[in-house]
Amino acid sequence: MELLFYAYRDFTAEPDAILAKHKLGRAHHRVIYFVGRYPLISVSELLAILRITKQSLSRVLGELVREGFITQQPGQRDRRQRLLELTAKGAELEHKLSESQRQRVARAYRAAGAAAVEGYRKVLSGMVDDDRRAKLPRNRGPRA
Amino acid sequence: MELLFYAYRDFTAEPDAILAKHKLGRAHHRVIYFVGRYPLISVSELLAILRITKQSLSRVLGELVREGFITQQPGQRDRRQRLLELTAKGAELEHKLSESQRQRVARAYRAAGAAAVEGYRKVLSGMVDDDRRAKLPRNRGPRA
DNA sequence: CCATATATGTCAACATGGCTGACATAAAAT
DNA sequence: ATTTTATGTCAGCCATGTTGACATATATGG
Repeated sequence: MELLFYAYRDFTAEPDAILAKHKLGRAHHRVIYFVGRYPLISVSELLAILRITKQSLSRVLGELVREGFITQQPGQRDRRQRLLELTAKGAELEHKLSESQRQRVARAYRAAGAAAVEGYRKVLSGMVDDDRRAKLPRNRGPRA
Repeated sequence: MELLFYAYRDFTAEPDAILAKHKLGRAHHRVIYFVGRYPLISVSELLAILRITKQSLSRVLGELVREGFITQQPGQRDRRQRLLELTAKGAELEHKLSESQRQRVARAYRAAGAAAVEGYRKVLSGMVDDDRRAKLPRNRGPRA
């Protein structure tokens, strides 16, 4: 439990510093991250992932759209949807933000070894609620 | 990264619900947790762990002291210090809060196996900043 | 002993990012 | 044609972070 707190705390610290330069917060990071991870994601799916209210999301998402980090487009099958995608500018920021985290993860992975990483993933998955765990993308192998 | 977000999100969800009944928030939980973990911890050490300002801590800590969850006592060697300890009431709340988390961790541990847990700890430790990692307590073995 | 540094507390103002509740619109589904 | 769904928006509230300034008691070093 303690470990998880420290890891999360330190994991978010560097991106927070970068975000501050753009006058953005951690909430923006989460949106940028998941839109980058799941291009053309719908607003409701994003809400389900973040587990916040649409009013909370709206503020943050609105800013990102206005500042040109994210674009919205109507869904093809369902035109009520406003599917979200990163712009080039958004992708660039996403990359910068992820960079420090990737390095941190990579360092931890190298120090711990492949077997440890396997276990790490297993345990973390086990802590996620069942409904979300079912939707987890399969491990795509070492990315560091 | 995604996994870590979900795990942390779901890890904090249940305690949050319990805390709400006591009109407390996640910030209170963190204080209660670390005071329980390190009895007679000093305010400055707690600040170093949480990485928040003393003004932020003061509000939360003050409430916990006023509500009788935590007591303060002057340090013996250094009487400027106000060493923190859980009261019986505080310990009881701490236990309740940790209960759901312990179960979640235990479930994940069982599902993943001992070897996976070992790896999990290794990787998480590797993500923690060096200065704090040096102070991590040694793994005390299965507690679930 | 005195000067300075440290541990802690406190007041005030402000920002971020959650929340609830109410209401609106367009498109899909029945 | 009606109802449901996906989304947006306004308004106000709360929790928890921030900075800056200042106060007090005790420890520490010349």
